Amino acid sequence: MSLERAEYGPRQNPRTSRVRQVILDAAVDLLLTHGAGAVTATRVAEATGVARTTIYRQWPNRAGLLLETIDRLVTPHFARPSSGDLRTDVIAALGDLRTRLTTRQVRPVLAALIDQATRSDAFVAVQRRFMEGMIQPTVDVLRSAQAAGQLPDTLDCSEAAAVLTGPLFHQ
Amino acid sequence: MSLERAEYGPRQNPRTSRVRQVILDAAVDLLLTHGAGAVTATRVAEATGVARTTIYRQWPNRAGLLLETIDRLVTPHFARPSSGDLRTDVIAALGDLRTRLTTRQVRPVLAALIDQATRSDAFVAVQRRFMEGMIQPTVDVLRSAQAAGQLPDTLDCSEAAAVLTGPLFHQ
DNA sequence: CGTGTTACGCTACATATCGTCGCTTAAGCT
DNA sequence: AGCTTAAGCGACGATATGTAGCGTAACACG
Repeated sequence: MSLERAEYGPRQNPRTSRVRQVILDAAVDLLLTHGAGAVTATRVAEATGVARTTIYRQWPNRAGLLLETIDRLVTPHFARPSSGDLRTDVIAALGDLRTRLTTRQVRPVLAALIDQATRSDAFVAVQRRFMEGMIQPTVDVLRSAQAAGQLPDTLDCSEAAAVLTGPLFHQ
Repeated sequence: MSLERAEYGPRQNPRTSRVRQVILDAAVDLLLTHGAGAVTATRVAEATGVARTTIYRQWPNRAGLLLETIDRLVTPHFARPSSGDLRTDVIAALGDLRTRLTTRQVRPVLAALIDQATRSDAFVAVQRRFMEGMIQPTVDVLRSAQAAGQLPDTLDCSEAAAVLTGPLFHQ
């Protein structure tokens, strides 16, 4: 079953965009404060004043809304300017990751992704993007060091980044 | 709110023990095959033939049942016999962990723990035991190597084990 | 600016789950 | 054999899901 109903054509009623925005904002809030189980049409409707049927008009079901809600939270990362020193950059990248992980924001998202991705391909894709967003800065640091000849060309930067970031996921 | 109602006194109606066992077996099955969301009084009752009210008589709510269900899955680990060689033992321990992570269907358990532990201390405790059970074999290997003088006494074995096992959790 | 379309709000409905209550009956203790 | 305890059963109120139809206001377009 497809979880998205929205056509991403350029044309969309401005009122619809507004309402969608309001709904997703509230859904994000509910997800972060009360977990994925709280992202429900009824609760979002209560929180926003939007009619419940409007939510079902935009998303086919609860999972669809949750998917797009999480999708909103998977933001592209912003790379730090490189200091030129490999060690410094790696430490900075891992520090950033630690900050992101310890921010309360990640837990509910991670829980929902691990749970849903077992049964929905759409969530698998989002989960992959989420994970990549987490370790990408570290990968980038390694890649540029590799390009500068500071690391052997044989090194698999993704693998290495996984080794470096892995321990942080223990919390 | 307490999630456990059972008194662990030695005395318990044998019928009650039987019924509890049947319920928990079905709950484990539902958790592993359909995720934490499927561990519900209604579904367990359907699967077992036990009356729904009986489940609520034994556990105060859905979360209580889920807690004990997961608790059952957090089994103590069995240490391998040491080969004497540090490198061999570490590789063996990590191999065991990899096997557990890929075969024991830890995904639903992990998802449920991450989700519930945000709001319930009881789940926090189970989560800690779960994680410890995962990395304990590796810690043990390092400890015994430390005792044998193969590793410096200054090494924090827990930290080191986290570093070693961390990457495996990326799947 | 006026007119036609679209999408929202509202009400209602059928279904499902949760958690609780009270009653009846059968298992198990002594 | 009698007494206690716990399971089975049916019902209830509250809440969530997903669907349908209708009136009306926002919007698009000539």
